[in-house]
Amino acid sequence: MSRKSIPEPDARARILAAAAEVFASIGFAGARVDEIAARAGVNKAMLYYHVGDKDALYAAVLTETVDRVPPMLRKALENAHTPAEKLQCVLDTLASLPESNPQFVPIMLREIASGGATLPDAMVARMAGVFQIVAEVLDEGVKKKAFRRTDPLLTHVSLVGSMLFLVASQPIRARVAKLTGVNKEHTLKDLARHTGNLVLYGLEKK
Amino acid sequence: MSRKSIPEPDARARILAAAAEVFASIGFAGARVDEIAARAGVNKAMLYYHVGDKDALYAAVLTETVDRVPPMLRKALENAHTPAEKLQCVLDTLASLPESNPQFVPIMLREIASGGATLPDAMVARMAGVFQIVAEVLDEGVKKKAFRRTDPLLTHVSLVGSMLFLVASQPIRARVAKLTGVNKEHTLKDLARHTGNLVLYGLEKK
DNA sequence: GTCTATATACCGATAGAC
DNA sequence: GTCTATCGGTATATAGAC
Repeated sequence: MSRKSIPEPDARARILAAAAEVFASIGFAGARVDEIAARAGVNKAMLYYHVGDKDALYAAVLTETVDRVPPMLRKALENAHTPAEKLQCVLDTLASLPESNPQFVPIMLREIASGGATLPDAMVARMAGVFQIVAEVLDEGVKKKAFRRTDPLLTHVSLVGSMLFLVASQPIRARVAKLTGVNKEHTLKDLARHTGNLVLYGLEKK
Repeated sequence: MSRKSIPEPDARARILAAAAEVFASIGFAGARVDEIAARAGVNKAMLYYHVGDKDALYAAVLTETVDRVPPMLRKALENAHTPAEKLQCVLDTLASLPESNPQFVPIMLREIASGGATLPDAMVARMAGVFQIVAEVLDEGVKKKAFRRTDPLLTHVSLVGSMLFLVASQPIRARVAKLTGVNKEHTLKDLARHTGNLVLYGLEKK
């Protein structure tokens, strides 16, 4: 009951998808509206007609990108039971983001890099929603005496930062590995498992 | 014996400093050469005369930024002895970067976000230099039976990613904290100590 | 709803006088 | 070495025909 006629596999959705790609690969300032329209297969004027100006376009992409995460986390956590499993589950879900939502990682990294200077409060609240889920996992672990008590916000940022960095650094890591001779391939699951082992058990040898 | 006359507290240095600021705050694409020149207090034409075009300017900033890190790490590590101390020392040094080199963190985050697409091999080699130092610390820890053996490159990226994320997310973290009621201030040292505890001893309660 | 054509502004880079 | 003036290209955004 929304769009009256004209099938068109939703022009707006195609525009947002194309915009996410371009914003992810070159950032807001570098993105050109012309290219986004071209990639979406729509006329530039139609882009402005459907979504609005470049700022509105970016805001829409950001909202859609962030909002997709909490449901994924909730869904994945249904199948995890012990605190350690739940923690690993959070990491696995973060590691899987590039598959379902390839733009999430670069967009978030850039947003963090800019200190969220242009981030409206509503968007910060959406990010806080992700934190709440992780905080619940950590808190439950502490209550069940499985985890030490740590600052939940700092630990959350450590986990997310570690995962996003591992995922995004893949191309550079491959080049560093080639230079230092220590070449090794890693799947996204490997990255999540590495982080899980590191953060759960620590480097210290017992 | 380089510049013959004209005192000028080195125009080139002032230009690079201003460029680092601007690139850090809005990224390469968003940076305007006019603003960099204005901030450096030099005429735009002089900027081109001294440094070259925008690409050369960015390359110079990147080189200077990355090259400053390994000597800092080496120097700091002189006063650390046990593997655990050395690890903490690396984290403390990373955490101190915003004080000595405020542009390092945002510039690196943006570079990682773009997958180092435009990064020349020489720059990747410089980054690998930082990795080498951390790898030595980890390897020595394993040899002295203080650390478990982990993939050194992944662990290095986890450490750096965690620290850079914690540092860069400070403004957003403050807003999230305000929203969720759990407000707490953290110094840069706190962030390094948090990461050290997390990565050395793990979340698991013993 | 769709598209062409264009207004308007900005930005990187240089020519050329001093 | 320094600065003004400006060129040429490109970007966002919209007007207006269909």
